[in-house]
Amino acid sequence: MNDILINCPLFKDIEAEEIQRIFDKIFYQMKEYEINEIIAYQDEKVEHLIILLEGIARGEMVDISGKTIVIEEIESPKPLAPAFIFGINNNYPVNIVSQTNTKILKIPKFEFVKMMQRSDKLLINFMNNVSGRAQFLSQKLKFLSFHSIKGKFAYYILNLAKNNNTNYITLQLSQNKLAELFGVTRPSLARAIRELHNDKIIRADAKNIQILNTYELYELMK
Amino acid sequence: MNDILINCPLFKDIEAEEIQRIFDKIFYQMKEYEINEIIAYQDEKVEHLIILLEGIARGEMVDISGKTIVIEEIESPKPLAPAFIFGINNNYPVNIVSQTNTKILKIPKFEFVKMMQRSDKLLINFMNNVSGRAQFLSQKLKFLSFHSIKGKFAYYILNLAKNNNTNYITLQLSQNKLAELFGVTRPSLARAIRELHNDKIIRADAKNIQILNTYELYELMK
DNA sequence: TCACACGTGTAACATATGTTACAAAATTGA
DNA sequence: TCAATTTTGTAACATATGTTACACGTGTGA
Repeated sequence: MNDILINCPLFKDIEAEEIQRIFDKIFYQMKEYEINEIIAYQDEKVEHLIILLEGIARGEMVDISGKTIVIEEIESPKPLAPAFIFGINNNYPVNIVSQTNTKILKIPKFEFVKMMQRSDKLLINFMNNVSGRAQFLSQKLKFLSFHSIKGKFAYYILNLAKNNNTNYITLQLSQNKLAELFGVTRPSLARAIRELHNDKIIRADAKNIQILNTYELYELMK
Repeated sequence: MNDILINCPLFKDIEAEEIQRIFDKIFYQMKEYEINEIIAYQDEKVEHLIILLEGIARGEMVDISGKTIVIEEIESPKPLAPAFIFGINNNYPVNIVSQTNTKILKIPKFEFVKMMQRSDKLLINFMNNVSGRAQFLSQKLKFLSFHSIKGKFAYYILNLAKNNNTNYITLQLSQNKLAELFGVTRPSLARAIRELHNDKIIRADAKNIQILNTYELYELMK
């Protein structure tokens, strides 16, 4: 088990013996699931930290008619819904279903608290995980609040320019990733960039962008 | 100071003597600010937990042109940007500026980790805070990320129906308010409702809505 | 070396939403 | 009760974005 946990983000930079110590006298369970079994139910209270040790699971929403919508895939080794263990509304946001044969580790919440108090690395790893999630969502929300693709792109490159203190930017993400971050399609993003280029607001050549008209970019963000 | 902290969400349900114990041999600073002083700088790395003890602060974004946009107000006693202490991108997301005379408590990150390891209540309170933030954002994002007006409206009335356990709903908000909530224009919302009515997915008469086809409403939410 | 995946550029067309405008119905206040 | 105001219904048109498809270059692994 420890060999697997070492690769889990919650136990990052924690050695095997240290993991051993953290788990000492902690009550936990191991469970195995066949394919397509439900590991956790949507809206059920989260009472445990569940770590997916082996296999792949998926989160899916269920509607009244019984139809399901797959939300995301979760690969091992990873904790399931870590941002929903604590907080006001600590219920599973989705059904979690095994997509292959899977093996999980189930630790009661209060035991997990104990574990975090034993290991500052575990504590910090968990914090990083949940905080990272909040930060990711926060950023994504900001992007969604700009109405137009050009507005989102303007915001994005203006931030890069500001951070690097230059008008010459090299995009680090692919158009695909960027489009995903913005919540738009890739061709639409490409078109927006092209139009900004044609309007001489930026000069765009593949991933290299030069900002020509900062004022117009700000206007687009409104 | 303890009298103030008792009302801070991070120290909820922790008694004064317990707070005393948690702070024992912890290094921290108190600082005071006049009105309109910057307490923390946007994009600066978060190295401390800062708790606003007295006064009111505001978060504001600054763009290159020097224009500022107020994002939120923060009242005492509350931690500043708790979701940005840990995580990948732990920089202040905004400038934090005193809006009145303020007094703050500044605890280095590593000391705060120590404190959480001393007190499971503090640990859980902090977790609840950050997780609650993630959950709130997640909820908000779900709402904003419905691509279509029909999707947002479907989500809205399905929630109402679920809460009241009926298929007959009376909208409490005017179309104007609702359109504003969705971030769309009023005629567009009216059109969406009309089309749902024409497609016999709902029966809409002014503010009175009857859900006819739950399945289709769920489809619209994709 | 070659097939293949991947990222990018672009085009034609479909669709959703915004914009503007006006009329009818409902509500409000005197 | 009646005028004024708000709310709702609707239409024509403009625009932004999505959808689908294909071409081109680049790197990569067999």
